[in-house]
Amino acid sequence: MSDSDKSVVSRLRKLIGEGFYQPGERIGEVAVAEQLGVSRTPVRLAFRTLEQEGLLQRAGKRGFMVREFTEADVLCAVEVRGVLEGLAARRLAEQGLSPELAEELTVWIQKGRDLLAKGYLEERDVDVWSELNRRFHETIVGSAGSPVIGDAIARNNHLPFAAADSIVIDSEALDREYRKLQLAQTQHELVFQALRHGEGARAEMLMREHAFIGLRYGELWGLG
Amino acid sequence: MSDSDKSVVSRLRKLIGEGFYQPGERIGEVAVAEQLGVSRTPVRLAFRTLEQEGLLQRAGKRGFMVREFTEADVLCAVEVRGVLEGLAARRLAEQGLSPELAEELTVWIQKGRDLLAKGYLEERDVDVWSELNRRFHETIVGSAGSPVIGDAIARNNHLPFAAADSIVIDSEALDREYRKLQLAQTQHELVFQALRHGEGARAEMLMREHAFIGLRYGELWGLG
DNA sequence: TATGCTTTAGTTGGATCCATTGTTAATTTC
DNA sequence: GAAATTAACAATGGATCCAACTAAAGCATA
Repeated sequence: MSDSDKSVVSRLRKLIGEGFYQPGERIGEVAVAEQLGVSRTPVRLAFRTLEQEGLLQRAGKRGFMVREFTEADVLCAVEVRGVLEGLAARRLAEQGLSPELAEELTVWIQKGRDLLAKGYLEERDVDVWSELNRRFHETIVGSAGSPVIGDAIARNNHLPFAAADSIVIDSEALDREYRKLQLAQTQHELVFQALRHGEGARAEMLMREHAFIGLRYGELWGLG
Repeated sequence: MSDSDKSVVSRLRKLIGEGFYQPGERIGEVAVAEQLGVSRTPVRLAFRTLEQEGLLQRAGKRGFMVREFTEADVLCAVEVRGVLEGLAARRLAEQGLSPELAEELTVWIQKGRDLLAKGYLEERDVDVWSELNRRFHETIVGSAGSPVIGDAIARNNHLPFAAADSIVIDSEALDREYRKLQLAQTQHELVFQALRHGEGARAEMLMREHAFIGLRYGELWGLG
């Protein structure tokens, strides 16, 4: 994929995510091409990619429309990520954790501890958490014995709000977000514990529950 | 998607599935275009679709290669389908079966009973089973409250041997396949039972186990 | 003889052109 | 006045052209 090609896909993804093209709205090749300052060809290619990702939908016989997502869709996407990451965790527990992998996971666990040790959250901590969280999940999924699970998760993550690192949003209520991250950190540690002891079923269930953290946990502290 | 466009994607899918293009082999746009008798444009579009489906893979900086699947990949894809269909079944059990849906599922259950009632399997029965099996699974997945799960399954099914209806292959050992289908039918009935009684966890586990039927069950009767 | 540089050929990406199709609007007829 | 048919326009799909880049092959030099 050329830079430009990738750029068209990601720029279009961004525009759709930001609501520049309204859900349900018909999206034309020429309009997008002019908007992005390229010819129709890379846009046509990008449409096929975005269709497979689920962001675009065929509009009748001709052309595409922006797919609209209901609240149920978002919930479902989170659950899908949960069962898939749960599957990865169970497989990893069953096949046994190698010393190298345990070491790798320990790094991200420790980074989480360090981040939360000072007892509160700063603005710039958000990116640090996002990074270590992503690496923790990637490490587990990437070690499940086959790229198939990771691929399925990656495709699912293209749906808005489904990705694992879309946890922290409200940077104006950092004290509340701190409690959320504290819980996430605890869940990470519990998952790691289960993995080390080969407890497949427990690792799976913990991971599934962990997926919900960006969704309903706010209600616990009156954020919902 | 125009007829021709769809045709290029599916014809290419077929050629790859049949091994016309070897796994790991570099696949060129011009070669495919000449092979299929079209210009490069629809081929380029099809490559993007097939990349997202997981059948093609970027080959370094330039072009695509046919993705190769290990035995572990196939096993993993089956497990992925299992957890996703399990998720759909659990959600369906939790939200409760509507009378219409129960009626619909009963139809496919009954067709399965009828098919197996005579005690043996004929060549033409294979298609009948394939159809009713597909409809049974589609009905459950399609009623899970959001198309997201179905989409994830559909994408996963593009991987060879991962689809639910790739059960019956050996049409020369119909007596052995009969026992397999008998078990599949029993599993369908148990899933239906769990769904009717709102037993979410049971429905999920049964569905997950059911996914393995095309994979390891042959070993039970010395087919492995 | 091996390594590095240069040149050339082949392949991919982007833009444009043409044909086909779907949609919309206008005109005609009932 | 409304509905249907036709014509015109807009948008998509396919093909081709051109440019850029990668990779491979050949040649020269150390």
